[in-house]
Amino acid sequence: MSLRHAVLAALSQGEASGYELAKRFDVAVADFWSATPQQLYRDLERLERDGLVEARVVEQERRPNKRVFTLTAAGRAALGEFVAAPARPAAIRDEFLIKLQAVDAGEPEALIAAAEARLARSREKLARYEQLRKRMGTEESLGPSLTLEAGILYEEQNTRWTTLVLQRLRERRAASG
Amino acid sequence: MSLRHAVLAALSQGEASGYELAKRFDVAVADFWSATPQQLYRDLERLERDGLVEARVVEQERRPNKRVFTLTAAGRAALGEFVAAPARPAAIRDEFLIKLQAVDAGEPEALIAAAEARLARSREKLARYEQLRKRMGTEESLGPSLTLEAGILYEEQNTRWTTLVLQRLRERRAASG
DNA sequence: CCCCTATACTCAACAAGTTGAATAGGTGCG
DNA sequence: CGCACCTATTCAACTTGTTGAGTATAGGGG
Repeated sequence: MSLRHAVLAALSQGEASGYELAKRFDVAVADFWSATPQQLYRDLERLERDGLVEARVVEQERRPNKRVFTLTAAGRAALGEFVAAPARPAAIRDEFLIKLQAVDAGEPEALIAAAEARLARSREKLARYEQLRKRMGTEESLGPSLTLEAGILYEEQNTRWTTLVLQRLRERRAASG
Repeated sequence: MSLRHAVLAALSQGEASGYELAKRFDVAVADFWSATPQQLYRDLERLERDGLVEARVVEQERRPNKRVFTLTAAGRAALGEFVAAPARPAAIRDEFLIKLQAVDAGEPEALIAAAEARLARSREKLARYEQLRKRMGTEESLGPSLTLEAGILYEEQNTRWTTLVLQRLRERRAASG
């Protein structure tokens, strides 16, 4: 929907190449907006065409050259407009919840495994986030520290909930097995 | 991505027409999967074509007739397969977080309003969820009660976080105003 | 009586997101 | 010395999701 704006916001934190953005969107930002590299490259092209970002080729010695993108004045203005406009409500797409909704129609075995995987993933994410928080320090910019906090709180809540789910699923298995 | 499966899961809780599903997807399920009516009608057609759901026309007296959909045996089987397959990680699309990420590039005024709106919306959702929980009773099926719980915990965490954000934004405004 | 809202759906066009493959040099490991 | 993985990007085809309009009947309010 507005990956374009997510890209602008990311670039407002400093210049980056498509590849670097792809990694950021895979790790730090992944929690509130996700994107594949292809999508990023495509949108960067469009943003460049529309004059919202500028590219500059950086020659590198031991690896392929890269194109580093920066916000233009127009880009900064567009970002400002976007920030001022009303936000559309958050959308969550969580397959696990669909599976869980249908648990009565099947056996809980597979879901127990899925819940365990989810728990493990949440904990990994939390660990990464905590490291990021340490690296950021206390004097960091407001936006990134608050969005990071959102990620941390979300995953903490998620681990608690998933633990509850596991418990219920195991009870169910014990009762019906 | 797999709205089809979300529809199958919804129908596993009982038959429904496209219109009824559209309302469910707007309210109860909205928290972990969203869909517009158009998408539902389109996917229901596809599911019917593939033999996973069956339609039956219900004649109504004081309103248009409706087509009520039920899972077929094949549909139940497909749902079972889906539940057993590994779930892809949850994806969140939250515009507010993008805006917040870019707060340093603009003035916090608009974001304060957005945060207040978000808080209000969260509280409305919570109120609706709590009512749903009461209506469900304790003997309800496992899946729906756990997904509802997920929605409640998510919104509770969200209100706490948004309150923190508001506080920080107001400090920022006071400092720079 | 007209307008608004609700039920119940359909059609068409478009925007956004996903998947898979291809290219091409460099680094590290055994 | 070959194989796998990392950087860095592009192309093409596809599936999903969004937006807006249009159809038809019924009930309620001023």
